[in-house]
Formats: sequence, C-alpha cells, structure tokens
Amino acid sequence: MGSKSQLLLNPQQALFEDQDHQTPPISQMGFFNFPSNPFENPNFSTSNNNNNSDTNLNLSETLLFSSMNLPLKPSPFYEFAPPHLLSLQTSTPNLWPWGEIGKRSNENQLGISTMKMKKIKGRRRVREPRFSFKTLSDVDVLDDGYKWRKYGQKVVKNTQHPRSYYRCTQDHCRVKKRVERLAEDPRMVITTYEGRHVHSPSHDSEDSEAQTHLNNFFW
DNA sequence: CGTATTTGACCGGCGC
DNA sequence: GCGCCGGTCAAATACG
Repeated sequence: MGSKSQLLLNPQQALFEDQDHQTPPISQMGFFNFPSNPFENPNFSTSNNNNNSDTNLNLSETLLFSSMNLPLKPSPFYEFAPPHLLSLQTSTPNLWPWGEIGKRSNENQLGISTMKMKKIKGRRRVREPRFSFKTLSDVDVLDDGYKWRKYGQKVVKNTQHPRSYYRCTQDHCRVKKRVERLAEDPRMVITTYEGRHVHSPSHDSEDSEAQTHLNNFFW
C-alpha cells in the first residue's frame, strides 16, 4: 500500500449484519474482537495523549470496509472481513448479540434495532446491510475517502454524546453513516455504515492511485 | 451566492 | 391509542 493509504485508525471491534429481506437477524449480529491491534501506529495510539494531534485521518480501514460494500452473505459474517485486516482465522469471534450489548453498556447505545428496514415502493421492505466498528479516536468523523453531508443529530437516551447522521453527497448514492461516541468509553467512536456505495470514493485531493488500487482489490 | 450545518418539527415503529 | 424514541426533513442559519 502506498504511503497515502497509511493506516491510521485502530478499529477495536467490528459489527456486521447480513442482508436479509425478512427479519432482522439480530442474532447474527455482533461485535467480534479484532486481533490485537494489527494496525498499530505510533501516530494514533491512545486518545488521551494530547500531543497526538494527528486528526487528519487518512484512507483507512474505514475506506477498506466501506469500499468492500458490506457483507452480503449470511453468517458467518466474518467471512467478509478483508483478510488482511482481520486475520480471524486466529482470532476469536466473540459474538455479542445486540441485546447483550445494550446490557453491557446499560443503555441502548446503538439503537440500530429500530432502524431495521425501509419501505420500498409502498410494500416491500428492505433493510440495507449495515456494519459498524468502533475506533479509538479523538475525532468523531473518520475520513474514509467519501464525502458526507450531515443531515441530523440526535441525543440518544441515557447518553451524553449526540449521534450524528450523515449521507453520502454523491448523487443517487444513498449510503448513510452515523457516528457516535461509546457511552461507556467516550474515547471510542462507533461508526456505522448503511448501504452500498454506487461509486468510488472521491477525495477531492489526489490519491486516486491508492483509491483505484483499493477499488480493484475489493470490487 | 451556492453549499453545508444546525436544530426543532415531524414521522413511524414499538411497547405498554 | 398514546407516548416514547430514534431517524429524517427542511427552514433557518452559517460558511466560504
């Protein structure tokens, strides 16, 4: 990978859900632990080192995940993790049902369950595939190579930090993401993507080389 | 002046 | 049915 796509994020856990046109397969959703920080980067360690002013996050795992257009097959969802990102063969999946996540954090921190489906043409309901991961980060909105426009912000119950809603600015691309801080550990950012991009990431600046490389790799 | 963000209104699902 | 809650809309505002 070129220097431009240096990995600066440190996703701790990821959550996948498969695409299912009937019922939300909550039971098939869950976090699993990443293998112990394979993306260690001295520029991006613990967030409370205030000297670490590296807020300009680069092409990252976020891009890798989102550009692979989300998992499509049902479980085991970790099949869809980019193998060089998650060497899950050697890691323990550690599944957490959503309900249990809520319990652990003693609040409904992600609240995804209410946003399961959307209506399509009056009758058909389709739930876009989603996946999320949490990252140790000072900045809320991680630069993933796509351009996003904020369209809402909401305080979620029993949390102090608001949740922000973003939509991809590309025409006809309906990908959304939301960003929030983990209530129990505000150093953690939870980023959730929903939908698949119908286009390549478009950073205004340079770096098209790394991007096409990534696209070719994942698409 | 065009575009992005803010922010309260609105809406729909769900539990009671 | 009603109220709560999360998600979205959109008018007003900020921004550059």
